[in-house]
Order: sequence, then structure tokens, then C-alpha cells
Amino acid sequence: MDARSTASQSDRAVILLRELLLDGSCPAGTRLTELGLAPRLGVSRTPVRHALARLAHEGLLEELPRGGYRVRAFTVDEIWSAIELRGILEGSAARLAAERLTDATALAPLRRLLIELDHRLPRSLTDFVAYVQINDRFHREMWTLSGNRMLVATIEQVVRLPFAAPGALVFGDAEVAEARWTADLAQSQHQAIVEAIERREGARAEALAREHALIAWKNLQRALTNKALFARMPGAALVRVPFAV
Amino acid sequence: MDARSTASQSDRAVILLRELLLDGSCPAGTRLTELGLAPRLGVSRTPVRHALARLAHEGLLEELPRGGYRVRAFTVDEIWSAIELRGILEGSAARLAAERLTDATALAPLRRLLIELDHRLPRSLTDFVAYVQINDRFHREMWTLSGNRMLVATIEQVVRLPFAAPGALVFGDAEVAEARWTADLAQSQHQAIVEAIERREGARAEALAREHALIAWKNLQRALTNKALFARMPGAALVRVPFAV
DNA sequence: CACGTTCTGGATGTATACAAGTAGGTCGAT
DNA sequence: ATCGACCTACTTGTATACATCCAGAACGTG
Repeated sequence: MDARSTASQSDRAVILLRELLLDGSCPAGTRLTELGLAPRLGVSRTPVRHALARLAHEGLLEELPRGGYRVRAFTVDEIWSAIELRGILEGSAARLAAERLTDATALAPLRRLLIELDHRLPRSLTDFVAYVQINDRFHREMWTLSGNRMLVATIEQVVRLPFAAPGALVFGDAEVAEARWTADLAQSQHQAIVEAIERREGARAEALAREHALIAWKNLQRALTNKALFARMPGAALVRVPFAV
Repeated sequence: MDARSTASQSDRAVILLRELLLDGSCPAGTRLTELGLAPRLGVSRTPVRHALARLAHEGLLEELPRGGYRVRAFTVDEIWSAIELRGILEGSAARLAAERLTDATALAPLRRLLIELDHRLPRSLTDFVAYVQINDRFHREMWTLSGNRMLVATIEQVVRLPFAAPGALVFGDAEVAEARWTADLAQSQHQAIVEAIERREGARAEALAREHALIAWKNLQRALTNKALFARMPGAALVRVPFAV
């Protein structure tokens, strides 16, 4: 069922390389060459080339002018840009969903996910995995309700960056209390967004969804005050931080 | 100086294939194979493979589940989605530019382009080429002023679609009078946007820039009422139209 | 000692050979 | 005549050989 079982060498190379980047095996700034990577990924240059191009497109690598790639180093400013952009896009999606809602039955899937999120408010670390999954589906459903497929595709690309994803809510096994508080806030925003869409209050839906995205920003700021917490953040190795790593 | 002179085979393949798609040599729905394309583009499979992946990423091709690619057929709805999305993004860029303007000197490049546009309001067909170029630079400068690099990158990707580009103002050699009227309207909007940014009126700048994008939509609607005009639209071959081609 | 030139190492770009999987057609049997 | 199985042609996935280009170091010369 998982892609790994029947995956092509290219798919494997993409997955492996992405893991190498996110877990810090290749710190930001590292230059990556096809020939150097091929033995590490266990494939020949061709799939490596494919993987490099793909991850460059995702934004995790940057192409060097004279050939080759370098592991991207994200500044805090750039992460802010990504989160702000997600706010803009999800806000617009919520507004369009509100403006274009024709009958309330179209909201049924979103409502169902909202209820499911209510039942899954995380209490322990294992809860978080399921919670983030449902949260993801809730967001995707909202995007779809916008009725603008280009917008959906664009959001999907932005949230490929680990810092910008809707699931960038919480991380780490510590601070569960704080994480739960954050989830409660997020859930109240979810409810308000659905209500605004149902009432066709486009401006309100947009403002709420835009504000909702800022949770990721607050989490990042919190992580930046705590080295241990920061180290557990997905993709932390790619962030250029004020304090030394 | 032009990329063609020193371009790699891959770059040439991308450029050639894009032209084939836009000029109608490969109508929407055509299946494209690496082996079939290689002789037509005069390169081997490797650059063709690269070109196919790249144009699929641009949105002009779609990947088939069982391998291979198909030329994308755009519905009018999808084109509307792209134009609407550009409006959202450029509107946001204008708003951010207004909100973040610190000193008026930062607006100097935009002002200079505005004046240049004034002097280049198109009167003949040859004028249009220069006008569209300056218009493009004006828009790019506005995006940059947003201070959000992710936003800029996202807009750049959206406007790769020929229908969504800011230069999708006018097309064809006929209807010059109408095209000039459109350019006049666009220019008055440009002026209003710059003024709003200068006064830090973010909401106004956003509304104006969003409305500005709709010029492309009006042009499309006009083209849809006139077969001959439609045929001259860039990328017309990729559009699934109500009337038969 | 400094500067220029040359050489070498390594990187990507490109082409192609080979393998594997699939769809469609054709041939045979019932 | 119809249905099933086999086979063929075509396609992509992958690896690799070769060419080319650039950077950096080393060496020679002024």
C-alpha cells in the first residue's frame, strides 16, 4: 500500500533525500553533487538527478548558477514569508468558499471533520499524529470548497515546506500542555471559520483563516526561545537561527 | 546574449516544446512520448524527459498514470481560476507593499516604470511588444515591493500560464483601437495602485490590483465571442471552447 | 615574490544500451 | 463466431559511457 513497496528508484531517491535534508544529515549550505549522492542513496545518477530537480522545485534545494545544488538555508524572515503566504491563500480560499456556497449540504464533509477534530483533541504524543492528519484533511477540504483548482494547487505547493504546513502546529514530546492549549485555540478558529462560511460571511472567513495560519508563526517563535524544543522541530537543520547550532 | 545561443539541449528542448504546445502543433489531448518527441526536437531522450517534466510542472502538460504525458486541455473555468488567483496574489502584493513602505524613495523604480508606460502607450502592433515588456517589469517591481519572496516566487509560477500573465492584455493585430482603450484603462489602474501604495492605503491598493487582473478576463471573454480573434490568442489551442475549433 | 598560464580533477550534460512492464492485436481452439 | 491466451511492439525506468566545461592548484617565469 505504501509507495515504498513498489516505488521506482526515483521515488525512493526523492524520499531518502528528503529525509536526509530534514533530519539534518545534510546541513544547510551543503553542496550536493549527483556523483556524491548516488552511492549514499544506492541508485545511479539518473534517479539522483530526478530527485535533485524535484526537491529544488519543492524549495528544499537551490540550484547553483554553475551547476549543482545547495541545501537551502532558510532565514526566519523567509519562514515568516511562507507562513504569511499560507495565510493569504487559505484566507482567500475561505472567502471564496463562503461567497460560493450554494447549499448547506456542501459543508457536510467539513462539518464532519470538525466534529472528528473535536473528538481527537490531543492529550498524549500518540494523539498528535492522528490529530495532525485530520487537521490536514480539514484544511484540504476547506481549500477545495473555494472552487478554485489553481488556488488549491498553489496552496499544496506552499505547504510542502515543513515550516508552512498546517500540521506545523506542534512538535516535540515535551510541552504537551502548551501544545494542547494551542490545539484548543486552533479548534475554536476552525469552528468560527466553518460558521462564517455557512453564513456566507466572506470577509470574516478570510480574516479568521488568515489569522489561523499565524499559529505556525507563534510556534516558531516559541521554538526559537528554546534550543531543545527547536532541535525537535521538523526541518530545524535548514533554519538559520540567531543562536549557534 | 539570448539564451538560445549557448543554451543546453535541455533548454532548447523546453523552449521548442513550449512553442509546439502554444502554437497548436500539439493540440490539447495529444499524448506525448519521449521517443516520439526526440526526433521532432532534434535531441535525445534525456533532454526530452527533462523538458516534459518541466512543462508538466508549468501546467501545460499533465502526467498520465501509466506513464507518458498528455497536452493539457484548459476549460474556461480553469482559466478563470488562474486569473482570479493572480488577482488574489497581486492584490496581496500591493497591500503588503503599501503596509511596508518605509520611505518614498523605495517607490522610485515603480514610478519610473509608470512614466515609461505612459510614454509607450501602444498605437501600433509593434508598440505592443515593448509595452508588454515594460508592463511586465512594472508588475514584477510591484511584487518585489511586497517584501515577501515566497509570494513573488508563487506569482511567477502562476503567470507562466499564458492566459494568466499580466501581458495577456491584448493580442492580435486587429482591434488596435479596442486594445488601446484597454491599455488606457490599465494605465489609470497602474497610477491608482502606485498612489495607494505611496499613501500606505493597503486595502485600496489590494482592491485596485485585484481588479486590475480582471482585464485579462475581459479580454478572454471578448476573444470567446470572435473566432478569428480567439485563434490569435497565445495558447488558444489549449483551450476547450464552447464552439468547435 | 607575484602574477599569469597551464594542467588536472571533478562536475554536469548528453546519448544510448539494456531491462521490464503493459496494452493491444492476432492466432488458435472450442 | 467467440473467447482466451500468447505474443509483439512500444513505452518508460535505469545505468553507464563519453564529451565538455569550469575551478582550483601548481608550476614556471618575469
